[in-house]
Amino acid sequence: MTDLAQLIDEGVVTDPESAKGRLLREASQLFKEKGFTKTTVRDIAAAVGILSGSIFHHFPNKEDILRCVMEETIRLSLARLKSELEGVEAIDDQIKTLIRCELDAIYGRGGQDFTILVSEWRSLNTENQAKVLGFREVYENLWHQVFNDAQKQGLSPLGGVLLRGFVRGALVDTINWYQPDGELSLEQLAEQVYMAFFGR
Amino acid sequence: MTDLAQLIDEGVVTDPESAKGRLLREASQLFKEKGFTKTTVRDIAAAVGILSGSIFHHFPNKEDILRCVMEETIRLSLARLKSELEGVEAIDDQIKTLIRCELDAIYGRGGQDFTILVSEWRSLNTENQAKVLGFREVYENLWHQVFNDAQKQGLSPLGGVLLRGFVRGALVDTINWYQPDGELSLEQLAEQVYMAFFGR
DNA sequence: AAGTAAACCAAGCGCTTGCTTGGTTGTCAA
DNA sequence: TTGACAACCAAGCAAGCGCTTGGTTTACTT
Repeated sequence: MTDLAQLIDEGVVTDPESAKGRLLREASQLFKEKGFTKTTVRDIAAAVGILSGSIFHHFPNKEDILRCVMEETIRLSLARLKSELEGVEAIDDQIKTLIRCELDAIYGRGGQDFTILVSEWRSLNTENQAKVLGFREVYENLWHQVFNDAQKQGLSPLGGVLLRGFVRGALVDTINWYQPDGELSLEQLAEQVYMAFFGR
Repeated sequence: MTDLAQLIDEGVVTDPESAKGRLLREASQLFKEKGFTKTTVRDIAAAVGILSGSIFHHFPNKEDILRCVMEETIRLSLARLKSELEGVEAIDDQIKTLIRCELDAIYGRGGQDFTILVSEWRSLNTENQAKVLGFREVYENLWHQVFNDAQKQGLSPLGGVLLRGFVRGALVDTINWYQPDGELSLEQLAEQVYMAFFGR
């Protein structure tokens, strides 16, 4: 397991006890619940316990909060994924790890909110999209490599990029119908996703 | 093929040449491009060529426009799907038809905009969500039936509901990365989706 | 005790938003 | 010709938005 304190020291994530860190955490939560445009700076400020104007002491504008949330999500997800993937040799185990980690990220098990990356992508202007995309590509390339290996070993007829596209969609969209407190646990959901794409 | 004029007569869709129909078409387009909250009533009015206030002669409020767009999308998609499915007996052909039709709906080949149903779902209040959900369930049940058959015939280890959830996600999310004008045609994309879930 | 800088408040500006209101135009039936 | 009705305009209101400004509090250093 990766230590949170270590990640803070490495600059991967902002200290959640600092003012900026608290703002990012609450903003992330609100963006997930209500969406970016429907979340006001007054909402975010109220969640932290300050007045709306005080936000702009920490961020130049509202959109930059979203950009930071996204970048931290990617950095954290990537760090978690790498550490979980360490020592895993078998291709099917690698795939299952990828799926499990992303579901964890989607359902906020480690302070991330992967969903926002997809659902609020268009809320960023092109400049900020380019910035975030830089971080994201590293994360996506990890998937592509594993899935390309999977194809070579006959686990799937599809290439890595295309297969990753379908799996990402399947995973991200679960927030629109999957009930985390229902009969099916997250671990079982992960297993079913694996079965859907690689099962037989 | 289903005739558009016939669908209008049956009340499936609003006449696109009527004032209300034009409004729905333009609104749908804008919702897809910019999202519901970022689209203003002034945007919609300008696209049709009237003033913003005049919209409220046709609709009680902005949200009701979205509700109508969604309901028409479902009714039209369902009508198209049923007619395309007619006479198709083999289970794999049925699946391929489902996938192809939904991709057509997503990429607006028949005046639909299936994406909006998912991406703007939270823009509706609970009352309107319930209204739309009634229409949607008929459409979804069609998928569930076919996929349950697929499971029985050993085409997939998953049940209909779960499998439909993953396929819907994979299809809908393609708008975030697939380029309709690129190397891969829509038909080829449909084929790849089938291969990803049922291939071997 | 004095100084410094970060964190925050109090107030509000300028703008956009969805929507309202009262009146005008075009169309068509009687 | 008249009446009726749908479709639209012209103008603007009330509320909410992101963000700015100038001043105050708090924590910490020297």
